[in-house]
Amino acid sequence: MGRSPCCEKAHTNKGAWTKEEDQRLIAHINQHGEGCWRSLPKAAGLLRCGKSCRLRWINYLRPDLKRGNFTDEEDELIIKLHELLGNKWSLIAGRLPGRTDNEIKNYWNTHIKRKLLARGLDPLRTARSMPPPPSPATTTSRRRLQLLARRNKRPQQLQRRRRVPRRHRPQPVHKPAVVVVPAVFPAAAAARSRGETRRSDGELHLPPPLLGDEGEDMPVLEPPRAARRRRVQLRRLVGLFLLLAAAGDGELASVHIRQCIVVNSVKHREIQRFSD
DNA sequence: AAGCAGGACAACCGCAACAAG
DNA sequence: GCTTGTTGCGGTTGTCCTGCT
Repeated sequence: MGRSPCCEKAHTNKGAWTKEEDQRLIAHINQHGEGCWRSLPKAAGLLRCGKSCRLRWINYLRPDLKRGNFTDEEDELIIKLHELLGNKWSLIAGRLPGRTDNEIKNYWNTHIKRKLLARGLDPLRTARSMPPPPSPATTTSRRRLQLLARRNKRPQQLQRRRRVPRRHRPQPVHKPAVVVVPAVFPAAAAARSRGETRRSDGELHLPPPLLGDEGEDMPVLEPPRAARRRRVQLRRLVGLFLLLAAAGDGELASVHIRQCIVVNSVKHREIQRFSD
């Protein structure tokens, strides 16, 4: 069995978001918190699919996003993490507060690749090898070839290629909407969902212990989805820590383990075991 | 000034992973 | 353990912008 389409494509807008759509999305999330993306467009009065809303929020509208150019430190960290993790953009983004995976991915493809090539490094393997610079014939990027090919096409062929869904399934039976506990401070909630908080002075603060797991104190009732996100986050954090540790990167691993531990203090023993 | 090439980045897509029932 | 719905990820594409000829 496959999955149902995420939205009724015939009744959804595509392309760039308008200011009004942004405002509607922001207002809705400020009021109801993140989550339940599938039902969000209808609830917020948006003619967008849930995925589109999620992407717009995560990559552009989230209040805690860091805007502006990447610093040299961020550059180096991205290169280092990419060497360890490959194209695991979400994991890399997890180490760069305020940056999104999409942003980092774009940045990698547009800036860092070139930077590494200029240094005589292979962007695919970063600093591990230094092959000779590519010949003029091979410097033509695939992207450039694509663009050239596209420019040779007729206008109607320039329309975005519609990928036909592999499976068509009947619409799912409507289920009652999941009750989402509104986030009182959406920005902080979003940051906490990624396991981090940030003070106005910009200093990164480690988040409170994971709520809702294994009998921890529960000052606030956490919605199931948030709890789930935290569990996913924890798995990723542990996974990244293991990679860093395996790569022998003590500095990054030590920073990382602190975050692992505070994201979910219950797992302290488990993580400690890895570090031993 | 006009047209073109390429850079930059927002947005889309399919799919895998995951959780809930 | 299986089915089904949701979420998030990574690759790809579209479009705007800028600089060059």
